[in-house]
This record gives sequence, structure tokens and C-alpha cells, in this order.
Amino acid sequence: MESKTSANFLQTIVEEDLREGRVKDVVTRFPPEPNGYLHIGHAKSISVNFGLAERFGGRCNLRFDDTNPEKESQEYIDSIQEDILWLGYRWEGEPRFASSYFGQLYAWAEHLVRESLAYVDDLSAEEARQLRGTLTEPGVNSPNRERSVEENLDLLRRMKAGEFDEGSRVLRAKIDMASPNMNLRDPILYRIRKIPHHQTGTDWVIYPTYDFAHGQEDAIEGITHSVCTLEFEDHRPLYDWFLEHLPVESRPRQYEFGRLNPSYTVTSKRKLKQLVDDALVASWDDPRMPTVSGMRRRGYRPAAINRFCEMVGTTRKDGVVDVAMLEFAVREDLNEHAPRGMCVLNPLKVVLTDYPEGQVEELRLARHPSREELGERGVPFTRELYIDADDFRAEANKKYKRLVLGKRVRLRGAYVIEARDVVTDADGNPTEVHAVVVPDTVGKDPADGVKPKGVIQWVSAEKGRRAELRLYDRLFNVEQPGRGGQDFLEDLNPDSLQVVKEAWIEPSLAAAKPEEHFQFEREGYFVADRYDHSEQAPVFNKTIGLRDTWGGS
RNA sequence: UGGGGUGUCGCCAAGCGGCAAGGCACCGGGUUUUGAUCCCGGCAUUCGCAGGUUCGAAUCCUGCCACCCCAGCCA
Repeated sequence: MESKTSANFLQTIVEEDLREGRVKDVVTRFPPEPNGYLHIGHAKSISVNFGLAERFGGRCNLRFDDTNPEKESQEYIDSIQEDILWLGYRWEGEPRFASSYFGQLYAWAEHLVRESLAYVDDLSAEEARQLRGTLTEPGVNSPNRERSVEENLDLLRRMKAGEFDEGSRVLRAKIDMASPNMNLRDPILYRIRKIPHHQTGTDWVIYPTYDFAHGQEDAIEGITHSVCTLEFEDHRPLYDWFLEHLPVESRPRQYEFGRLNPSYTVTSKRKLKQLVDDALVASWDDPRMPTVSGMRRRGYRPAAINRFCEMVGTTRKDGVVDVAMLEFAVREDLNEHAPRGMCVLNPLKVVLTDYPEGQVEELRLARHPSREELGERGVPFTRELYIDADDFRAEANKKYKRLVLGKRVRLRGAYVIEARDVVTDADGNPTEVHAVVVPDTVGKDPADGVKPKGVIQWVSAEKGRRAELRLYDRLFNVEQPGRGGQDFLEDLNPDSLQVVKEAWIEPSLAAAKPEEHFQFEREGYFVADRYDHSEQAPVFNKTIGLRDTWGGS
């Protein structure tokens, strides 16, 4: 099960820090802003942060980086916790909130003012942008840059007291307007936002920016290794600047790794939100979404997602990972864990003309081909059955290993049958196949030595149950939706959802519990829908098809 | 055209001066009451390019090239 993987660069760093005594205990954190649902990229970050702590006997905090009440909400806070727990991770103690450090952060802001390292600026956003310079030209100092400590302190306190309008003033660090690193051109520490915060209500009208908050939050919590993604690399000098100039009690270090971008999907929150808002998908947890809750509803198990995250590795390289790798992890996991069952998607009736009417044989079939401990289930066999329409042809070449007129096929776990006749509709499509049972072939080959070439699934027409099946395919048609500056919606796959209203399932399947996983033999892996499935009205979502190496037809 | 990163098989990824791991995908073959699983085998004389150092380089040096990130009072 455990495949051998060499240590990644983060593990190497931690190992060295431990060995050299730079840190005693590893403390990491997963710091989402509660402004959306977690997706596969977050799962990777969770795997990295919790995984690092786990591997070295340390701890990992969950911290909501709620420094901007504008786009945040309790709904997201709840879903994020649910998703992390579902993935199988446990954070240290209670969830933390950046907002609970607002008092300390503010005190540190005053400290910087007193040290003449921060000032209140009256420039409008537009004016500030003008003075910031460009990537190739240095910026220009704000006319307010040299205010006295007293005046700055007074202004800052009045900002906090709510005396000024939104946008009229900000607190900035006094660093270097000519720095080649844009983040060091007097970055903003506080801005005025007169809207209620989901945690602190109306206590505050000024909010710290990410830059002024993150490193200090890490320091407060005693984080040793603050791991984030590559786009924050340029922020590291600023992260360090604050820790150097503030009386913090610990010294966290920031490290960055490359984001996880699977092909054929999108992971930007903006795009995911648009898919939901424009009703292109049903919800954040639509089974086609790359969200954690979407993958859950689709039928991916946490083990598969975690395995995938490990499989792709952790490096400083940005790239696109083939979804086939995720799909492999999902199949590998489900192949081992999902009990088998039979389901007919596109029913074609078969009448066994020599089988007694009303007779029912309760066959015993293993739930899993290699895991005996999973036991057996009873499958009723009757005179009238359904097989898949694709599994019958009046005539076919020798490569076709299913039922052909005049030929034999094995009904999975049951008898070998031989097709004798076919009834067709006006268009010549088969509507009913008449066949006979080859005697004494349950668990045995035919006595006459004429072995069938193939095996197909079937469901008793009398005892089987109807079920709704939701078949999902990739949400996008191209590897990198929107690549080349085009609208990513242009790349949507119009056939990503297909609903089969009346599939037939073997009776025991109706009793499945929501979120129970199965392999419908020869069709793929399915999961009983988390919300819509019931014994009375079974609903299954197709997680993923079986690997199919059959070339022709 | 400033700064910061990254370039090893179609994709991911080991490798850190001694002569290219592994996984996914793909292609063969075997087993099989799932055209699944499983099992065997194949798949980079070459490491973005060009020079240089060295007995010896993907690994060191120099110079190019390509791609990604940064000019939110977002994170």
C-alpha cells in the first residue's frame, strides 16, 4: 500500500531544523480565508501542512484568516471545518481566527508608529497607485510620509474610533518606495471598512491586511513552518520585516510550494463561484466541481484524495497535473473498498423461455472478488431479466464477447444462456430477446464443452429495482480551461451530466446507505447520493468508469 | 524593459560530480465468471540551449532562451 517516496524539500527542511535544534516541535497551520468552499488545491495544502506536522510528531492549527469581512461568511467557516474533518485531519485545539488577534495586531501597529516605521496616509487609492511607480520605475514618497509620531498616533486612533470614511485613510509601513519588490513600497497595514464582521461584529472599523496579519498570527501561535503557495514568495521579505521590527516572541519562517492544478478543471475561487452563481452547476458541492464537497458527493473517498496529493509530490514547480492521476487514485481506492453489484443502465428484456414462470432462485454472490470478509449478497434469478442493450447483437464478429443470436454468454454469477430469437420494433431495434438456459452452469462450465466467450451483468425483471443514475463527465473539454486569455466558460463540456431515470439495480442495492460506494460491475464505480438517495427511490452518482482498454466494437 | 521563481520521458517526480529511481499515461503479453483487478515486459545514450571546468557533469562555472508570479485600501 505504502509506495516508497523520497522526502520532499519541505520535509528535508523540517528534518534539518529538528536535527540542528532550530525548532523543538513542528507547528504548522492551514489558514484559509472563509470566502469560499475548499477545493482540490486546498486539499493539497491540507495534506502538506497537516502531513508535515503528522510526520514529525508536531501539531497543525486551523486558522481562519478572516481579515476582510467583505467576502467572508459563517457558511464558509462551517463547510471548511466539515471538509477538513471529512478528509480525516484533526487540527490542534479549537479553530483559531485572525480576528481574535485584532487587539494585539492593533497594538503592534501603534508600536510601529511610535518607532516611526508606519504612518497614516490620506492619499486616495488612485493617488497611491500613481505614486507607487511601476514594475520598472521606482515609486514616489507620499507627501504624508513624514508626519510626526504624535500626529500619526492621533490619526490612527481616530481611524480606529471611526472618525474617518472608508477609503479616506490607511496606515502604511515606512519601508522603501523605490524597492524593486513592489510589496516593500510602503505596504498598507490597515484600511477602513465600516461593515460588520462575522466574528467581531461592529467592534472594528479598521482591518489589518494579509501582509500585516499573517506573519504575526504565525508568531502568536508559535508556528515554526509557515507553508504557503508560490505567489506569496515576494511577500516573504515583508513577512520577515514585520517580525524583525515587532516585539514578537517567536520567529516563524515562510516556505512556498507550487500550487496543484489538475487538468480539465479550474480551481480559482472566482471561477468556481461563477459556475455556481451562473447555475452552470447545481451548487458548490455539485459532483462535477473540484471542491472537496463536490468530490465527496461524486463518490471520491478521502483516502483517494490524500493518496493523490502524495502521489503528485511537493515541489517549487508550477505545472498542470494530468487528472488521469487523480482518477487512477480514485479507482485504485474504490477497487479495494467498493462492494460489487449489478446494474443495467439501458435495459433490454431477456425471456428465458425454458425457465419456469414464477420460479425464483436466490443466488449467492460474493460482495468482492478478493475480499471474502465482505461476505455475500443474495441475487434473485428469474425467467425474465434485463441485460444492457449494448450487450446483445443479432450478429457480430468474433471480437464481440457478449450475447449474440444463436450464441452463448455467461450471466455473471448465474447461468450460461443461449439466445434463440429476437423481437424487434418497427425500426428493427431489439425489444426482447428469447433465450434458453444451459443446464447446470451455475459455477460450472457447460457440460458440452461449448464455453461462452463473455460475461455480462443482469437484473431480474421481476425482483429488480429501478434507480436514478446520474452520470458525470469532465466539466471542461480542454486541459486548461480559459488558457490563452479566452473565456473559460467557452470550454465547458455541455454533456458533463447525463441522467438515467430508469436503470435497473439488483434488489439489495436499494438498501444502500447514502454515501455507500459500489462497483456496478462492468459499468463503473457509483455512490448512493448523499442527499437524494433513499431505499424507496434509489439514486446513484457515477464516480468514475472502469478502465476500458477495449479498442473496437 | 525592475525584482522574484522554475526548467529531467506526453504528465508528475527522484537525483545534489561517478556515468538517468518511481508513479500516471501509453504499447505488448499472461491470468480472469467484471473487455475490471492482478501479473510480466516495453517506454529519456539523455537532463531548456550554447560554451567552459573536470579523468568524469543533469549535478560546478559563464552566457543565452522559455515559462510563471508581483504595480488590490484581496488573500
